[in-house]
Amino acid sequence: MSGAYGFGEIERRWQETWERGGVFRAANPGEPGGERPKFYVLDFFPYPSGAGLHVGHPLGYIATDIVARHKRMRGFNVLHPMGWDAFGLPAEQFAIETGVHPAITTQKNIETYRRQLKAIGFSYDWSREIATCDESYYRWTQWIFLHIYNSWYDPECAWTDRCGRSVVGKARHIDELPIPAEVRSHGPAAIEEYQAEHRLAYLAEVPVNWCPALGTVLSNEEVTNEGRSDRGDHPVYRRPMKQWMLRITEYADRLLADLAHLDWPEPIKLMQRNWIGRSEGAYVDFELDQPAENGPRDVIRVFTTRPDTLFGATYMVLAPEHRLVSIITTPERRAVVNAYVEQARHKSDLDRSAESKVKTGVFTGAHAINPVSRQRVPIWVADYVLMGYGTGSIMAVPGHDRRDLEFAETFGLPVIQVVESPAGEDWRGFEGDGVSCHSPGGEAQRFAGQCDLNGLPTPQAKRRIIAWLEQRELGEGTIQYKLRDWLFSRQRYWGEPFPILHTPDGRIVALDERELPVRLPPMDDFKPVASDDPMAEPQTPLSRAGAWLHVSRDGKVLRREPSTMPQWAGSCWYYLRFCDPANERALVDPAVERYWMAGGDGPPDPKRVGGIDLYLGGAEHAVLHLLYARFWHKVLYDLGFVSTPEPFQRLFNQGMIGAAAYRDDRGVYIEPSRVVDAEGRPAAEAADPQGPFFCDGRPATREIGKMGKSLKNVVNPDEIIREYGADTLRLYEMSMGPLEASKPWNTRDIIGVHRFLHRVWRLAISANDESAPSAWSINPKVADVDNPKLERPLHKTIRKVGEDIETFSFNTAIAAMIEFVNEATKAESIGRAQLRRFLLILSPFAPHICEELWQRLGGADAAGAARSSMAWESWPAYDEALTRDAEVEIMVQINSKNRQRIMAPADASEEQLLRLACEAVRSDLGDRPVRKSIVRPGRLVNLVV
RNA sequence: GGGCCAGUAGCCCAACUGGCAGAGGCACAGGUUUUAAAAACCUGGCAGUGCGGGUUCGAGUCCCGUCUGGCCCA
Repeated sequence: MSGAYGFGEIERRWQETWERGGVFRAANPGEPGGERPKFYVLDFFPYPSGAGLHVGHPLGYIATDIVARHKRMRGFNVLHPMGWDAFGLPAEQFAIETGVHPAITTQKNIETYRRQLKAIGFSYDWSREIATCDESYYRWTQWIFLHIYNSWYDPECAWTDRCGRSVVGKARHIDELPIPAEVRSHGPAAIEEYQAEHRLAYLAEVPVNWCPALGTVLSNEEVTNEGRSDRGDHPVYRRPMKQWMLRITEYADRLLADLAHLDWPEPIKLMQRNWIGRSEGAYVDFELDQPAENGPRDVIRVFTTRPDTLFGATYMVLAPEHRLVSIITTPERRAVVNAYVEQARHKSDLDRSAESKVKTGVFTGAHAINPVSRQRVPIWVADYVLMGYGTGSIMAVPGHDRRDLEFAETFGLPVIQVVESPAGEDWRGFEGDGVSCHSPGGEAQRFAGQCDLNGLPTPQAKRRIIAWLEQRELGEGTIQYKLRDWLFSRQRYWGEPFPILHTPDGRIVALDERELPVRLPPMDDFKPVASDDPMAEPQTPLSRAGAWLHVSRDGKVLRREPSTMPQWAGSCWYYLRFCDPANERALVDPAVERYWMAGGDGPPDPKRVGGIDLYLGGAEHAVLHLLYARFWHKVLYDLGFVSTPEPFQRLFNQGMIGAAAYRDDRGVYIEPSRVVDAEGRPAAEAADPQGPFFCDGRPATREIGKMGKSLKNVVNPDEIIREYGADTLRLYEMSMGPLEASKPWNTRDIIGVHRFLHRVWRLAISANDESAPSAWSINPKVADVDNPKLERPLHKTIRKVGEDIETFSFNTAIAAMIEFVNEATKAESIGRAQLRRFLLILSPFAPHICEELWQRLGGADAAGAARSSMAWESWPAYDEALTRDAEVEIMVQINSKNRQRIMAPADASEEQLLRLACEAVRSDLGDRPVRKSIVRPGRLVNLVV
């Protein structure tokens, strides 16, 4: 111990104390402390990359740590865990490039992350640490997959859930699937096939981005606009491949409906709604004009959200992958169509649907009949129609769809109006609701019994046409979702193996849960096999793990599923494992799950559907992770394994920390340390942030961007901690601005909060003799009796900080504490008890310095004694009366112009204030009569003359 | 192109249901201390809220338009 604020030594010592004493261990029900009300606060767990943490990563962790520490002091049993999203593509790519096994690099990266996080002083319960790549964890990921596989979705099942809500639709065990007699009569194989068609996990042929050179499928994000792989620039092909799929679409409606009950940022809810993309519309069948060659008369079924515009459908478009393309194309068009289809295969969905792109397409030579006008319409193939949405075919209404219009104009197809647009607006391309017209149009297209929409507003027109179509069996009303089933397999090594076996005759055998885990076999050669043949069957790394791959059972040799699960799998349920991380008998003990997620066995609160009280992370996972996790959670809920319908009650997105990045005159990013301003000062201290800047004498430009290797603008927290300490880092990140806002990192500004901590230190401690740094004493200003002058400011600060933590306004809480310390520094004395109360409210933000001063000022009050930490002390109370001043300043205005300030009692009545105000401005007022007066107690009096 | 969010001092940011534009920090200037510098401490100045309209006794805050930046969807 010394008299100076030696943050390095203090922080190390307290981090050891917390760890040794298990200070932040959360109590499960039945353990001491488990009788407290629970509070579950969770961070998006990180993917431990090789680069380590930069200062942008801990922003959210600092915020949740403040909330966790605050809630603990408010008497809650806080679950605040941390773990690692450790399976996944980057680790594997890195491993392939370096030749080091992903298990080793992942382990190393985790150690780096853990060390860096511990150095920031988070109050995580490290005894609950998990990594998704651990066998003891992924065993349960596989277990959940088995339960998904062994379930089907009963869309008609009506039931009352644990929140007392009526729900229609439920996942049920596959054994409860009713087998139609017709199927039963065909024997066990037919029954098995029927079940397979209903399982929530199933194998299906779907189009994927297949990169033969890399030997894997790629996600859309990994494919460039030119249709090549982001890594290596190899060609990528759209091809159908047999993949594991999860039937998330069955949950579309429930995933949509329950968003309403979640405390999430509206933009995130909106993004999920858009992703699910529910649209009401209709299927319409267009009959082919002439029978296809040696085939039956075929119909093309299209989906449309605007059946009311059916009369305006002047042509049809099939997606290039549509099965009818090869059947209906006339011989003379075949060569052109085949060439077009081949070319379209290389494009990504994103590329194909981009509106800015010039529309391309070819005529098939075939025609269909518009069912409502009986007009002959040409059938085209174009890649702006996607196979995965709707039916892969559309009726094109160029009059009222901009993309169709653009296409029609490019190829000279007819455009007719069937909806009246508002006055002054061009009807061509008008997509809004209006009134139907020309439906039907001229005499030539009229016939008996025809549907007439003319004069009907769009909603009614939709209803009438759907009824007409349904009556004649030409179509039906339907609800369509943009959401598609989840492609769940990857041709990769570093992921969870499936608990699935294949028999030689192509049957699927799921393992029994007692056979879990299916261990990922250690392999030296885990690279995907490169191939030049785009249509070659993929060779996944696991398909070469000979000893692992083949399993003998009942005298037969079965083959394990050779693909692995995607990275999302492990993160779909990790929050459940944190409740009970070491359980070997269940993924989570039911009583423990009920406590941490539902708050115990009491009556459910219908307003609360989610389990986790606060879930905090970046907005980049707004859709995928949060949607997948909600889906798994709902399956587990239906099957009775969890007790809340939703996993995350409150979600908060922290903003991004950017940093200045510099480019030289060639546009290449350069190290910020090499950049100087016009006067030769380092860029970080530049007088004018607009520049100009120079690097080695040549001009450089500055921009603010997301921290990362590519912009060369990474700031390492280790360096900040070494120079200023963890408490300063925490305080700086929280003082930068609102948590949800994006803001730039400015190392230069850190000194401000660092000085504040020095002032706090000196408020409590005096260094007696500079030559003997270990000699110290309590600052003589610290008195046994409270300073009455500081009492009001202190109560105000306690109130403000408590409220600001609740509303996540950490920046203003810190400003209030700085204000108090500045005032206390100027005061002639401060009571020891006052200082200790202040340390209590500062401690969630800057825990190390507070622990140290707390101890030097006398140590534990009560609860903290047992834990040898102030983290368990109670949050100080404030007196409402003391947070208000007895006298307030009132502004007196004449005609809304400031004239005079007066002091008035805080509880003065409007009449009193008016009288005081009139007296104060009598000379300004003269003899002008007051026409109107506005009195706002505590604020102002405005006299209108 | 559509949707959402944000523009306040040289910079990062405050401003409760409309009510004195300023809480806090950085930078800057002056001072104290110091052999000097730095650090520390004290004091201080600095904008009328991107732009144009409107509502109101009163607009940073509400409404309309517009510009710029960010995110999402196309």
